[in-house]
Amino acid sequence: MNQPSRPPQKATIADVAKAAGVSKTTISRYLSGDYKSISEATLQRIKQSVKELRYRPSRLARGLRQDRSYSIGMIFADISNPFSTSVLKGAEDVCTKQGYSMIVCNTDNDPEKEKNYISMLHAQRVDGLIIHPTCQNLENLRELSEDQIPIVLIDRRIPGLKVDTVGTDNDKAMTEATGYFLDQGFERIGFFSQPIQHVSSRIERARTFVQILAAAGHPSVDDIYEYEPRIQGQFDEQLDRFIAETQGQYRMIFAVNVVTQLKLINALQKRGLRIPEDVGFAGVDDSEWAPVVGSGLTTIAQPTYEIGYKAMERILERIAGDNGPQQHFALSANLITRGSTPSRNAKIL
Amino acid sequence: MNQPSRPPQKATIADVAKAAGVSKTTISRYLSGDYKSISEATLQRIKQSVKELRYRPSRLARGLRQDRSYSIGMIFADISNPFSTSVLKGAEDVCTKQGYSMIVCNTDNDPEKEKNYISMLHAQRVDGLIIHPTCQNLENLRELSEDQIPIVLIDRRIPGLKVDTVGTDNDKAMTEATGYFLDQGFERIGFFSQPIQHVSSRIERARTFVQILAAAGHPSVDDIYEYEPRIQGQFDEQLDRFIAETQGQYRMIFAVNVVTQLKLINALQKRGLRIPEDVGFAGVDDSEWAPVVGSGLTTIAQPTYEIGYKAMERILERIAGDNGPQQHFALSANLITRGSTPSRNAKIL
DNA sequence: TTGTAAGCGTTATCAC
DNA sequence: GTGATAACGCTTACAA
Repeated sequence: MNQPSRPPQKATIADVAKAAGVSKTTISRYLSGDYKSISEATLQRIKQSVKELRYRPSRLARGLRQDRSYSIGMIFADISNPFSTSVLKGAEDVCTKQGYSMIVCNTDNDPEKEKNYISMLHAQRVDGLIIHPTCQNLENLRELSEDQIPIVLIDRRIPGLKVDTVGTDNDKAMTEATGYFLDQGFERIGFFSQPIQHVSSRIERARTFVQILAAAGHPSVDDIYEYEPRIQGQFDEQLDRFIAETQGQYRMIFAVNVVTQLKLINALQKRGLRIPEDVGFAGVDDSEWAPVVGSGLTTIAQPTYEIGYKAMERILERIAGDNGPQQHFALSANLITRGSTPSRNAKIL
Repeated sequence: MNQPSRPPQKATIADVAKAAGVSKTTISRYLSGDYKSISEATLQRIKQSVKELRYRPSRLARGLRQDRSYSIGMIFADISNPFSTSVLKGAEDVCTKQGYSMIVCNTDNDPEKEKNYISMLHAQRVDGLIIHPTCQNLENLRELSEDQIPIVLIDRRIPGLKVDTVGTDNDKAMTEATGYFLDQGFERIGFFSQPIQHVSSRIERARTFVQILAAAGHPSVDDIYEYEPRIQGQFDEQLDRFIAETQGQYRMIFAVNVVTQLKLINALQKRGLRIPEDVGFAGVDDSEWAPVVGSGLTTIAQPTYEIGYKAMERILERIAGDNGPQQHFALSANLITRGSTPSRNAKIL
């Protein structure tokens, strides 16, 4: 058999029409799946020609004509964070099934980069936008949403911005977790976090943590440690303070997210403090390595995949014309208890 | 001040032209940065109008006209793998600077999904493609490259496919690492990997490992353990075999990648085997948690960010018209020694 | 069941 | 310096 000679140029709808002996309209009907208005014979010829010419309709042209790009922009504050990857995966599974593609951006928590990406995705005419926001571009986001581009925020909400949001049910998760820590008999619990203000998920976690402790009359209501990663030494200073203050007490440290977890574990190790012998440990975000650090880390497993899945579903609903009021979807997390938060009684026995 | 009234529809180049009192051509010149053929006065009016109308040129229209989309497709075999994320970041940093955007896909190592994505990105008229391939779609990739779409493969090469590739210099990395293991005095080294055949990076790692051992007359030339994750129990069986066979010897386990690392560490822990007291450990891919597992894991840190960076640079060179012969770029890895591979002498002393 | 023709928002060519 | 006009590859009334 001889090789079918390769078409010199990318085939267009006109080429296929010509090859099949029909008009472009008919090909277009075929492409849109409108088979019932095409005769069987024609259909066969079209299929044949499409295959022979290796025809792939241009999404660009279609997008231009229909004023939609069949793509969704995704902007992450930190793509290295496994949280982001998992969300991405969930989003993709929905996206692909519906014939959309994802344009992925990473802002490194830089509002300036975020602004540029928003602008670029706007130019790209994305049909929707899923954002893990830096929370410092209210105006740009507001403009977009006024331009009728559906937006879903994940993890973090922005007050005053009328868009759908999807995240973890932090109140519920922290209520459960904090209760568990109390049950385990911890006398002091240090809550470590990057700057809390403006980041709704951190606010929720810290607030519920304090509420539960306050209700129990627990002394750690003031053990909130905020560090700004860019301020040299601040983190170490705070950790040292907590360690010194709680000397001799049955204590643990809680990390607001996975980045803080790693910072803490490294710092504890450097100080020669063992988990859980010298200090208990827990934090938000489960990971593949949480089970293998020491005797395992107790974590709050956020429903990351589900967050991505739901966010994309919501975007597509909006694109499909849903004009209902904006909603917040709070998905349930899972408390996974491991060796890093042993019961005080067990220790005593 | 009263709000500037929001344009009822997205502004087009025609709207801007009208507002500025010039032709579309002039606006287009402005957009392409051809300032020197525009008078200063006109330029000012254009800038003004663009701002007022919040005009964003449609990349779709531009793409259609120029037959390029200014986007690069990225297909990952496993986006959850930190390797992918880091590559993504490197690629993005280049991409963004040049005004391109990335369409990100994840195949979960499924050749069928890969095929669909290739087809979709083709339809999207991506200007180039960076692929971490499943290595089972030779034909589709060949078609693409024949269609003159630049492709760069990362990590894995596919024999017979004439495209650029970027990856780790596995020979050099494994030469160094294996030599180090020998220096540390390990009597047996188990090399654990998913199926090696067809995956060039695994082939290179295993081959060099064996070569170095053979040259040293070391008994572990046969300690290559291949497991197929989908075969229930195979992995555990192989691990048990190695453990039993090497009882009493100074031994270690080497993981071909980060997935295998986690599998092994979990399995060792479950068996109550300590690292490094009962068995030494090392593996390809450094991670944020490698320093905190036990007394730290010895790893080979692949230049992941650089791989992404280089791959994207290469794609853009190709797009810019480079027609040179296809090349392979082997970037240097870094051996990071930690507590999991102690010297035998140190132990004896 | 099929076709004609207009138009989506740009850029490229050519002319002034 | 500036502009008219014709594409680019598709979809969509509207006809037939």
